[in-house]
Amino acid sequence: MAKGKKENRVHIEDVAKRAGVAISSVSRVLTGHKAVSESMRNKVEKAALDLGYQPDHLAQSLRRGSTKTIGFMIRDIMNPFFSIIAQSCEIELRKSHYSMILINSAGSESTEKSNFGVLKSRRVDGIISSLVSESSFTKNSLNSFTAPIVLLDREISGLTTSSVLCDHTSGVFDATKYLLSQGHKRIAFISGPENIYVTRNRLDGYEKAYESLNLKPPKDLIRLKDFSEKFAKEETHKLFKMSNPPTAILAGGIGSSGGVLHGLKELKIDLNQVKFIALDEWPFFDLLSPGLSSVHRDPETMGKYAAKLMLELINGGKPKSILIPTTFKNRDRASK
Amino acid sequence: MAKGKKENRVHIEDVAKRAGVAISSVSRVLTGHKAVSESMRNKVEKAALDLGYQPDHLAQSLRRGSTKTIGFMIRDIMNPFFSIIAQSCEIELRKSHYSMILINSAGSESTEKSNFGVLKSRRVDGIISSLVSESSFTKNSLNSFTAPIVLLDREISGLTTSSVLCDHTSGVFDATKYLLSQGHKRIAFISGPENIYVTRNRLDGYEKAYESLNLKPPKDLIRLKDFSEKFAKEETHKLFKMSNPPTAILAGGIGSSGGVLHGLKELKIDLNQVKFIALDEWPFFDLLSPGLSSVHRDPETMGKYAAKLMLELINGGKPKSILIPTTFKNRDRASK
DNA sequence: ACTAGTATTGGAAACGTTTCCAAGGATTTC
DNA sequence: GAAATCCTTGGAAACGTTTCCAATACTAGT
Repeated sequence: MAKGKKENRVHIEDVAKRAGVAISSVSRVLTGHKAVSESMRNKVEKAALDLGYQPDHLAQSLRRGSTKTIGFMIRDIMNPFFSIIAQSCEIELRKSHYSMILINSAGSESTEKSNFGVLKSRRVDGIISSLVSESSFTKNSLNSFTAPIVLLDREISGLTTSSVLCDHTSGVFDATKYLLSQGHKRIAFISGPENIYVTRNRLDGYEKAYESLNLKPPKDLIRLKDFSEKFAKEETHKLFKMSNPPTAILAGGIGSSGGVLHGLKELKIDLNQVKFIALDEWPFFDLLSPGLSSVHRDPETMGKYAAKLMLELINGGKPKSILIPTTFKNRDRASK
Repeated sequence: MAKGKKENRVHIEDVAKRAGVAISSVSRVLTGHKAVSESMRNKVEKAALDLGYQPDHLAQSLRRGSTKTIGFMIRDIMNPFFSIIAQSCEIELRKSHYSMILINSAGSESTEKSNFGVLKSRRVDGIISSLVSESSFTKNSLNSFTAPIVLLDREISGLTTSSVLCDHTSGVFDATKYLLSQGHKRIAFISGPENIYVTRNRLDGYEKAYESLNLKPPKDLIRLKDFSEKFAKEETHKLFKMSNPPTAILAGGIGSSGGVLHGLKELKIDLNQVKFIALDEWPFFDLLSPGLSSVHRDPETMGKYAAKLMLELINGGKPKSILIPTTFKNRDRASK
């Protein structure tokens, strides 16, 4: 109507008429119902093909009670970590004829809550989300939701959802241990909020590495708040105003890493002077000089598994968590 | 059912019963129909609030013939250029209560075509897309589509869609001119397929810069095929096998830029020896040394406008194109 | 006070499918 | 050869809304 084109949608009734059969028979053929004769199948399939019939997904959803749609709610799709997950997840879901509604929570718990409302009203068959927090507020939003939920690097106690978790501990442990072996004792640790799985898990690796050498982790160098570049940059500045500044830094997330790198640049501190290891991989890290080491979690695999866990839940499977390894990519030696 | 939770969806009928009125009256109140009395409005609103009623979007869509959903189809959401567009677009659309279905075309025309089918069957109210190509094949897919379409940096002749276009010409012109002014004559140009607006438009700026100085652009240094990192890397290798290799390179798109940078690294060519300017901005370009200059197009603004153009079309507006400026970010001097 | 007109309301059709149910025809079994 | 069974088919209800239409209640005009 807005456009001049004529609305030439073909309905199941048109197919039925052309094939000279009842509507219900067309539906049976097209949905692959068993009880249809060969001749009926042929007639209907031909008619449907001739007319280029495509069932109306809306009506199907309403009738079937399933939309074949998954809500994908994350903090920030601009973050390549999330966009890679989104991509592989979408590809995997599409194989099973599911579509994905993308919705940003922008790191706000209230936006997240209202998004839950939107997705509920749209009757998505499930939600895949990296929640803003694991607070009770969020827990309530989740509880009011009847469809299955798969969490990305989050874990809500007392709630039976599936989760795709990364084994940050081992990767961060290796990275920290490496730094300690290089003689660094004062290693700063900058990451997001303490009340989410990913941060706790990373911190765990960091502390365990110290403890494995009977050392105490330097509490004054641990800075946890959010994943913003701003926070990480400010903390970097603060760290180097200390009388006893760090000689190495670990920072989690792309935002944090950027903050540290920009902070160091502003302070005119070279990456040869202060050792920096990012707790997430970024496509061009290898191009920096010296090449940046990082702890790599595998977002592509995460997305794929998120989709798989979701489909399992939808098909009546039990919630479960899977753990994906992280690897410490040491680019010190790789500089051949 | 899969989950133990009871399905406690509240329907319009429940609200009607609680308020002691007819279903149609509830609907009128909730959709803001004018012909309702004050007392009716109060009764219904109270009942709806008490029960926490949220209309079923599916049934609404079916009846209204509008899903309030926009299909967002792009080649590669992992590309930050697209993910930034997606983000700002989604935020803008949500303000008007539209949701966005994300769907990857993976740079394949046939996938794109099948995606059109998916979106059509899902009855999206419109599609925002950066098409794989502007070929007649694609044109046919588009023509079979009745809902409005907004193109991102694409322009299909003879088809009246809205477009958000970037003025690459001026940015690339400035960049090329700058290189020429620095004494570079042999400037290579690597970009995606020739049959899309963005490439033609960039090439235009490149050639115009040469011509403005009465020089002929070096045709042997122009390499157009796709935006993959692979292609750009291979071409970089080939370029430096030439007897008369380039002294500077322009490459369009994130993939291409990565390909060139990695290619140069493999060739052990320093960014001080060969001048490289990227035709897209990437978050950490400023951290490389020397800092990378780039032509910046503004994806955030693009996404916002894409959403606006879409809403205009949906509301019966005429298709139109808007042109967004690009800027040459020279990081040579900025290295204070 | 009676009629014409208007504001408000309830009932039912419609959106486009799937699926239940019953009926009819074909096949089998005794 | 008739009864019982199975397979196939068509008709209609259902999914949860919006909106058309007709009916009622109310207002105002003479």
